[in-house]
Amino acid sequence: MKRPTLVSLARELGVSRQTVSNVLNAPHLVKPETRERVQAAITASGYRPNVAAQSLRKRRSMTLAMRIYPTLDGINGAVMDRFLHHLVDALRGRGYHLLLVTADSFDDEVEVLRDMHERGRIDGCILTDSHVDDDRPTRLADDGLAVCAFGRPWGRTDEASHIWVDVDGAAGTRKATEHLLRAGHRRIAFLGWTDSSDVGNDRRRGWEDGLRAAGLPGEALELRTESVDRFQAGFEAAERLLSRGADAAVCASDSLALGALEAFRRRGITLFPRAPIVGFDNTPIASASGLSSVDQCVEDAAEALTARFTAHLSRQGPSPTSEAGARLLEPELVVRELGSLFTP
Amino acid sequence: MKRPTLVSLARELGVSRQTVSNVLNAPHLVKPETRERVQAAITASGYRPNVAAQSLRKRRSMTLAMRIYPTLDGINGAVMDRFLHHLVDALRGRGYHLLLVTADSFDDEVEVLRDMHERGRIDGCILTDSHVDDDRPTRLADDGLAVCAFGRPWGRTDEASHIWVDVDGAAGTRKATEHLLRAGHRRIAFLGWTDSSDVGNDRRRGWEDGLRAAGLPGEALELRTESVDRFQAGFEAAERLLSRGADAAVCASDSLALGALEAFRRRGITLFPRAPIVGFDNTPIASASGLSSVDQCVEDAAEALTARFTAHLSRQGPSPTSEAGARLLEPELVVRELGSLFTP
DNA sequence: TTGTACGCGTTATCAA
DNA sequence: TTGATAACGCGTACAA
Repeated sequence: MKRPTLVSLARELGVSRQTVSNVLNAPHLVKPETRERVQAAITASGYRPNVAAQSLRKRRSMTLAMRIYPTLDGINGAVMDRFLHHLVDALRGRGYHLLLVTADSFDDEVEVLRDMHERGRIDGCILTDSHVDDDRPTRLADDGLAVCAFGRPWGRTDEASHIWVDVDGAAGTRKATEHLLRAGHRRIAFLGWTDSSDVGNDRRRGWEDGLRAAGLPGEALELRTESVDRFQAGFEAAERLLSRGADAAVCASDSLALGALEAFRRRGITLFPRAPIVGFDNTPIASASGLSSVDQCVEDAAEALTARFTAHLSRQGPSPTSEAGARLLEPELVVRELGSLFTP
Repeated sequence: MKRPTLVSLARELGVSRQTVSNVLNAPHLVKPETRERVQAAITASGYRPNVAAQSLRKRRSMTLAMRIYPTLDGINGAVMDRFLHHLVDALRGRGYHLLLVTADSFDDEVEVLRDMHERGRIDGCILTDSHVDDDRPTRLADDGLAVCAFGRPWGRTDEASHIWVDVDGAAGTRKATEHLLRAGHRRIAFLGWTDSSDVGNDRRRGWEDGLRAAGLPGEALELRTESVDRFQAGFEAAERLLSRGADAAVCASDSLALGALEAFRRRGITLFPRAPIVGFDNTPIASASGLSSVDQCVEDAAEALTARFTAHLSRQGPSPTSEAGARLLEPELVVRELGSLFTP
């Protein structure tokens, strides 16, 4: 019992292979009678079309590639993990598969993707880690590779040339700020990153907007720090802010937030039932600690990106960038109560 | 300037396409003179063989698949992240590619992998999360799919039918135990998991062996707890153990270890410069906190598994399981000093 | 509605 | 050493 092919099946059934092919790809062309007979034989034999042959003929591999980065801090890793999982899920539902790629620079990434594309192994790619003057999309598009990105094209005022989906970080920190304002806080600090990254600036802006909208004086915007993205740094930053009168904190990450939590606790500030601190990314560590955090809803992002990209891929030829429309997803604030470790 | 193919190149050069093919796949068959001429044209034109055509003809896709699990705790995720990255790296060096797959059960996983194999999309797969009575390897092998696993075949006394690589958890906890013994501790507790998993038992065994080898009385083996794998649980478990006289702890995970750290600190135990606590997996959180931990060396595991598996794949037909030999890698103990947060 | 014929790009087998 | 010929499995215009 070898695996059947289109021809072997057709032979056994006494029909042409074209008929079998039609039953699969254009059932309406086949007489119901023969169609059912062929269909039965197909399912009974467990026949599956060979993808290499399909790919060779249709000139598409139904495969996309995405680069994974070495886990630096374990935080970003957790978010990417979730994104990856749901991305693969969403793609599978539409007949696409995801190939993993590693690279040690953006140039290398372009090179690897281009190579795979020119060999016909992939139809498109998903970029992450968008940055100012990111030339990957144009370079790859020049090669004819379909491109999409998880992350907006920073620093571009014109409409982007590729499909992208991103999470509105500013909206997230603004929600966090408003949450703390509602809880009665007025001295809400912001713990940000040293490197003035676009993502970092975006998150800070949401905090600023929230304070301004609440009619707080301009000096409230001074209550902020910049540091590296580490627990220890968050602790130290929070100590400084506390001595400057802060009574709550919005943070650019969960690492910083956990450090701040420790500083608040040592200061003897009431943390029960809810700490006046909000993190970002809703890491497993946050949920384990009972820390409130902004959730990026990467599931929705993966789904949205997949929907747009596969739609674009299927109507291959014409209107390549017609619906290169963007989409900014609103993150959610997850409010938690601290575990018994922090009860007074 | 369209992308060249084997025929178009051959036409331009005035040779047969077979000659061009030979230059790439069997250079020794071609006269040096023509070989160089063809080679030059190949590189100049940027020609790349089409993988669909290659796959169709050679009946191999040079692609492997691996399932990713939804990140439950963020801990396991961090380890898998590292493994995945190095796996892709190692595979690429040998001409293989990795396809990602999701599934919601082991049966589903088998089904998905089988389907991709019968369509000719993959040549093999990498399994993780091995468990007792794991029938995935045999079921997949029955289908003709090449199988390897990161994780030993638990509960099988006979030689496994597939290639695998694993990390010797017991050796890791034993190293941790010996480290604490050298530091002068004699009441070394073990914080384990409730579910009597093979991995968990393995790690506990290393601690037991360490204590026995040190000649400690049998009652020393009583100083252990079982709980769920969470910070809070580790804290509570450690509190109980402390009241039973423990002065150090080996833990089955970093989550538990961090909880234990907090309990030790509240008890006023000296944690400077090094806490008498060792975690497992060497998570980013551990390195951020200055917690000593057992590192699984997943880089080595990925490399070793890839080496064995690709070797097996390349000599396809004969001796399918001839070198299904196993390999148990020894983890390393990473000793750290706590950050200034814990200085007295 | 069904069958015939060709092409997709490559590798393998021979014969020259 | 080289080149013609035949697969590999499938999709699709075209003819019947």
